[in-house]
Order: sequence, then structure tokens, then C-alpha cells
Amino acid sequence: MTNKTFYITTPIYFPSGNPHIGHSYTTVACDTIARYKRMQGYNVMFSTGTDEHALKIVQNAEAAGQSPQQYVDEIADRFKKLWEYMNISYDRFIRTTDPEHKVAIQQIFKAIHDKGYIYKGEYSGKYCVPDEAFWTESQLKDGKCPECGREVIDAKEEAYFMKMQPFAERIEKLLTETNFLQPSSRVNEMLNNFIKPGLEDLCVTRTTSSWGIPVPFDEKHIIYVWVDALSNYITLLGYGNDKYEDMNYWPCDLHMTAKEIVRFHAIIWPAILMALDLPLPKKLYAHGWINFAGKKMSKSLGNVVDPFILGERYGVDSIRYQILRDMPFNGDVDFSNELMLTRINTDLANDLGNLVSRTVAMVEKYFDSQLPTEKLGNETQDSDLVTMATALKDKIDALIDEPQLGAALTEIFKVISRANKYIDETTPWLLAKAESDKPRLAAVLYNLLETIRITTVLLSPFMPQTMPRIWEQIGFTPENIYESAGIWGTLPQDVAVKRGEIIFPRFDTAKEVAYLEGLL
RNA sequence: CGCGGGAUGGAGCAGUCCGGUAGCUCGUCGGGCUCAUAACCCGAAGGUCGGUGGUUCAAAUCCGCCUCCCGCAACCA
Repeated sequence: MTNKTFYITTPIYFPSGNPHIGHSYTTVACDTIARYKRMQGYNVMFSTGTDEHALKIVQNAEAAGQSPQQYVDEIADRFKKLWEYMNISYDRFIRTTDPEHKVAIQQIFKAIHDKGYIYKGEYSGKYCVPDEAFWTESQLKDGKCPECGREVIDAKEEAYFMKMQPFAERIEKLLTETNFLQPSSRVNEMLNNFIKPGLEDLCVTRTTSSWGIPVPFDEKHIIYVWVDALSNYITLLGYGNDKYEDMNYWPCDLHMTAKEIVRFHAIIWPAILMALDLPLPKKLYAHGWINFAGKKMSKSLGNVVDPFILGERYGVDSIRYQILRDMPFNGDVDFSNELMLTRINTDLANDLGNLVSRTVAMVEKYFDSQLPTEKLGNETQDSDLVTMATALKDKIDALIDEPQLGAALTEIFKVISRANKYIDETTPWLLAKAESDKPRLAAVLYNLLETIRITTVLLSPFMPQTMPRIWEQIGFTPENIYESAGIWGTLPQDVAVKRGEIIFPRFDTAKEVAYLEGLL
């Protein structure tokens, strides 16, 4: 056990509606990494939460006939329920309406102001009077308010700005001279769009709504999302408040985000930290989106995927597996019901589930569920499988750190496939026919159990619920599982198996696709 | 020329940075096996790598131009 800390965050989600598969994507990825790091012995802090202050929230609440607080309470609750359902092992769930967060944000704002980085200025833009909202030129639809379609007027209001120039050079170096931002293709995007044109000062307050955290020394202004939301990553550790004292986790090891909020995390967040004289996070990873049949998921297209429904029908771990398996390091991933079901059937049911099933069945059938200690190895037949399985852990360690979770799963399943092939090469059903071949048969089955043990241990952060069910069947007592994943021969020589129910059932793809399409 | 990403056998992708017989998964067809969840294993067919011009002994890979798709452009992961 090490005292090394590992701090990983999801963004705090904007609760303007119910969580969907996209939220699950980010969160499951973080959960898997968090679980892997815990397995490695790290002292992990894994955080998620909700970003609850915005004019949009007020509007949605009104439309629902609720107060903003009622509204966000309800949705935050749904997020928590989903994470519980999906076995998300977060350590802390922060809401920007938490009292300690509010206190901390006011302190942070004041601190940056006192250092001279925040000044009072004037914000001008297009203003929609009935909606009380400012819009930029580019947001307008046909020159009118994008929300209500009515005329907008030029307007100005008093606002606070944060200077960006003092940090510009350090930010550019952070992006170009370090591996902070991953994948690196995002670096060019940031440079071309924001750094090269020159960083503009950032408007950090609003007066159009009272739903937010007031500027402590000028209460008619509320603190805008930048400082409010991004700072969650330190306020939840106790920065600026008395509730927690966990700044030892800072700097963060990995901020996981989706691509559309890269800019906030790659430019604005470092600027805030620099203003506070805090160290910068070590890595920022921006994954792509899950698209649905080539189109962006959106409520208006009616193609939002509900993770509750999928989990209910196909199993939470299967869903976790599927969304991470096809996760590319770069770019978006295309989701479809058919692809999902194919993945679950072929990888989980046919390859892994069936491997467990046939191996355990053979131990039961040929040895009455318990292997004899007498075994006979065969270098020619065994070495490839043994080598692959024992080398797997180091590969997965490296891929988790990238983080390339899809590639990690691919590697694990290569070994699982190799084990299925090994059965064909060794033909245990023939060995079972002669008493003199029993030691060889025992060795073959033991090798299969060992391969299952190693692969399922490495899979357990991805599928935390079902892997222990496999361990029960193969007679594996989970102790020091991480260390043993790199060592061949951990199972007792006379290991006893216990046949159980099918871990990953197959689904009728055509039938299921028809069912799911009927739901839309 | 606002910015970025993409276009590779029927489907989904890798390979492109550091040029040198085009690879993976699914599907299809044929075969094998029978321990297993009609699963597993082997083999085959199928691509002039969006178009075009250039550099080179050699280009999916480098350079120019063009077409199409997707996303972003102050709060949808």
C-alpha cells in the first residue's frame, strides 16, 4: 500500500435535463480509472457533481413550475441515482449550490480581485429585454434572440472582468511545451482559436440573474460560470472553506472532459489557478462525443439514449463495457443499438462468458469440480498463452495512464481469444478419454483458469459487478489481486470450481433492435 | 478563404507524425470440433485507402487544389 494520491475528476454536469449516455461515458471512464488506481494501491479522490447556477436553470425551473432550488435538487438527485445504479465509485459529489462551495467561491473571487487581476468594466452586447439575456453576435438567429425569436437591442452593463494577459505566455507554454492537454490535436485548436488571436479579458460576472453566488463586495453582481464551476475542483478539497482539508490531493492528476469544454479547462482554469498561485493540474484529457447513427445526440432529434433503460435490459456492466470498448483516443464514436448488441454478444457472451462456462464445465465434468495436483506441462503448447497472460498487466497499466481505455480492453480480449484457441489446440475432450492423459488435462484446465483469473482481475475496474461472480466460479479468492495479476500460478493447484449461472447471456440482436427502436 | 475533425473491402474502426507487400472487429461463404451460452477454432471471398495534380525508385502515408460529411464559434459529456 502506498500513500501516493491520485485525484481524478469528471466535469460537473449542467442539470438542465436528465442525464444521458454521454454523461455516463465520461463518468464510467473516470470510474474505471479510479477503480484501477485504487487497485494499484493509490489513495484516490474521485469527484463528480453538478453545475447548478445559470439563467437557463431559472427558466427551466419556471417552466416546470418550481423554484430553481427545487429544480436542481431533483435533477442532482437523478444524477446521483444514475451513478449509484451504474456503480460509480465517486468519493465526493459537489454541487455549486453547496454552502461551503459558495463561501469558497466568494473567497476565491475576492482573492483574485485583491491581487489586481479582476477589475470593473463594461459588458456590451445584444440584449433581449423580455428574456433579460445577453447574446453575442454569433449566437443570434437571423439577428434575433435565439431563445424567443424576438428583437434584440444593443445594451451595456457594468461587469467585472478578469485579466488574461498576465497568464497568456504561461498558458501557451503549458499547451505547447508539455503533455498537459490530450489528445494533442486539441492543442492546435486552442492555439489557433484563442491564443494566437490574443486572449481577451474574461467577463466573470453577470447581473441578469440573481441565481448564483454574489460578488462579496458588490452583491448585485453574481459570479459567472467560469470561476463558479471550474473552481469546484479545489473547493471540494476544502480550498477556501472549512468543511474539508484535502488539498494534499492537489494538483489534480487527471481532469476528464468532453471536447466542447476543452477551452474552459485548457485556458481559463489554468489562468484562475495561476491567479491563485496554485500548481496546475497534471493532465487534461478531452474525449469525443458519442454520436447516434452519425448524428449528434440531442433532445430535439429525439435520439437521446437513456442509460437506465439499457442497463436494466442488458446489464450495467455490459453497458459500461460497450461504451468504453469503442472509445477512441481521438474523435467521436458512433453509437447504435446494433453495434452495442453485437459488442455485448461477441465479446462478453461468446468470448469471455463462454470461455468461463466451458472451462468450469470441463473441470466439473472431468475432475468432479476439483483439479488434482498432479499436472503435466507442455512447453510448446502452453508457452504462448502463459507469456501473453503474464505480460498483460504491464500493458494495461500503461494504457490506463494514457488514458486509452478502449485499447486496454482490446488487449485484454486478445488474451481471452487466445485462451479459446488454446482449447482447440489442446483438445481437452480427447485428453479426458485416457486415464494416462489426466495430468496433462489438469494442466490445460489450470492454465485456462489462470488466464481467466488474470484477465478478469484486469477487467474488474471496467466491470466491477460481474467479475467477482466469475471469480466465485473459478474458485479465486480475491486477495492482493493487482499484484497477482502479473504472476502466473496464483490459484491453488487443487483449485475447486463452482459452476454458476451464465454470466453474460446472449441477446437476439434483431429482436432487441426492434424493441429499442419502438421506444423512440 | 472563421476554426477544427473526418472520408480506408457490406458495417464500425486502426494504420497517416518517422513514405516501402493494406490490418482489426462484425457480417458473408466454405471447412473443423463437440468441452461450451447454435458458442469455439481454421480458411476464403471482398478495398486501385473521397477526387485530382505533384514530389519520389516507391504514397493510404509528404505537398497543392477540389468534393462531400460532422462538430465548434461564452455554459448539451
